[in-house]
Amino acid sequence: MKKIEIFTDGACSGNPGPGGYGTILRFNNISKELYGGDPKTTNNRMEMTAVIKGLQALKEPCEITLYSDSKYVIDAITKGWAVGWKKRGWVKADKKPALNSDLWEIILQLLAVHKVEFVWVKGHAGHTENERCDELAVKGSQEARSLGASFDKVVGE
Amino acid sequence: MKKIEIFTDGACSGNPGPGGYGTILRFNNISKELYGGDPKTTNNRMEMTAVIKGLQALKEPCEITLYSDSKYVIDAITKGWAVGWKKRGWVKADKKPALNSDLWEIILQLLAVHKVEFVWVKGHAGHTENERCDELAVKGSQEARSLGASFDKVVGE
RNA sequence: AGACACCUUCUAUU
DNA sequence: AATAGAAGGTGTCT
Repeated sequence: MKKIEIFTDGACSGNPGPGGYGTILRFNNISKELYGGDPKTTNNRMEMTAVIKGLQALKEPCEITLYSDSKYVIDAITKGWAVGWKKRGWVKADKKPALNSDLWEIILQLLAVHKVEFVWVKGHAGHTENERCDELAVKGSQEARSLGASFDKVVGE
Repeated sequence: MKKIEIFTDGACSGNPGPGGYGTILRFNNISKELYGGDPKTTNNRMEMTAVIKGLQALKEPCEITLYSDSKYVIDAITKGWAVGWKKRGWVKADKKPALNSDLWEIILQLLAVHKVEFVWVKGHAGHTENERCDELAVKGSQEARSLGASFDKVVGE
């Protein structure tokens, strides 16, 4: 399996409000940048979307190290929260609904095909790729606001 | 009888721990705000205290609509739990002791002089007065913690 | 088993 | 200052 690095970040002005995601894929020193946005979303949905878009960009099963600054995303996977929510019908331990189940379903499905190690990185702490993802996410959120519609883009090589 | 609206809320950091209550009385478009705290209490005792302080502020029998977000308080009155506990010597249906009987005694006594309709409001749902009461309760709990002693305050008009 | 409330911690987004 | 999300817990009752 090919070894890939994926870096992700989300942004959302207003929260809820117009939001964007930024994703960098790296394979053999070549990078591909993805970004996009949604005119009405939340910070956490954009963090999740950044992960989804990165994994969906792969055309075959890969071995991935994925970096995110979202404890929500990282803990939900590495601590087994998401699997537990799905098992219990998207209900949390306190019996209240676990949110964003639509996106978690997609992520869990993608994790069944790829081998992914999730790594948490502290936000705004000088991590080069995380800060580039943040720029992309902000750009996505700005375009979503001006467009008033969802969109996706690919840049770089 | 004068028609009064009373809004109440309680807070308690730690639970048990330092707690506060907040109460708003409204009569003819004039409002009075009460708050206070206790360095060692529970959330439910503060919810009850908010009710007691509001009713005790009245100098004559009134017709009151009282709003609380505590099902414990609302159900104990509207479903007759408190009357039942008192009748059975402060014993619950499961034979265990009913708690906070000291405060329930005071409330039942106040209900004998005033005509009160209890209304439950959902907490943290944009209810203006409930959120103001929450602010007052938090202030009371903070002052109780720093003072290390119980106190009561009256503000507004 | 259910309900409401009250918290403690954590991260991100503003 | 606030929102979006999660874990763990107590206070109380039916």
